[in-house]
Amino acid sequence: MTDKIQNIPNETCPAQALLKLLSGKLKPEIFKMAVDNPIRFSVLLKQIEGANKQTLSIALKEFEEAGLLEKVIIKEKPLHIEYNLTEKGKGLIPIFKQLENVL
Amino acid sequence: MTDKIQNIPNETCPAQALLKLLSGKLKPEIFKMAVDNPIRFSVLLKQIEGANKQTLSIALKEFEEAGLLEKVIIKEKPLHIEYNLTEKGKGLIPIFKQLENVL
DNA sequence: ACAATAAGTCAAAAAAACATGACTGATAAA
DNA sequence: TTTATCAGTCATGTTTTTTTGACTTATTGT
Repeated sequence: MTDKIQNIPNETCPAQALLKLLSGKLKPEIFKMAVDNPIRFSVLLKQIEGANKQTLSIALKEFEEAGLLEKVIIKEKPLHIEYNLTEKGKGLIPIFKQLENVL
Repeated sequence: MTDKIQNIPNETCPAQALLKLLSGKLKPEIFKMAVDNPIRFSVLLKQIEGANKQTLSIALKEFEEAGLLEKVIIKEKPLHIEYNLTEKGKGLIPIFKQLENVL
């Protein structure tokens, strides 16, 4: 089964689905940070100016549902949760890279 | 927990600027239609489901300000206004094309 | 034991985005 | 002349998103 980002009936094209997914106050910044490192809730909350836990929580959940991030429970010493880019998420990196050149 | 705390240069990177520009209820659809043909206010209003003149008007203005669309007054026969993709706007097409493959 | 941190949830309030309907001014058609 | 279309603006509502702050459960640090 080809995994699509979302199956919204009226949503014809994938580009639109992606735009919708990445629109929201914190979403682009979250994605950008996830490209560099695995991210953590508390770190995002501190580092992204204007972030608040509710919005953050929803954004992470939506990225997870879309299959761009995966939640990982790290069971070692300081037991915590990380969100990592999935392969699908990584697939978007070259597109954003290319975008920098065009604009 | 050795968290690399990097400074967030919360100046918008171009990708973020584009995402912001294209987020809004009608924007992706408007852009998509503009890729195919010059677009007109009244046509968009009829063709895009859920469009209303206020939102449409603001969207077109923002695209214009961003340099993706240009407003052209057609002085011939049935005197009207068109919005055309600029060169900058056209530069985005291959990126969206590429996106369809990745998702 | 006590306080602090992590990763949240929930309800309510505030802010931002969007929709509605009345109106404008210019052109064109009946 | 009256009517209609085009491309909007404006003031006002409604809806959606975002923010706030109190609360939770589990783990860690002192």
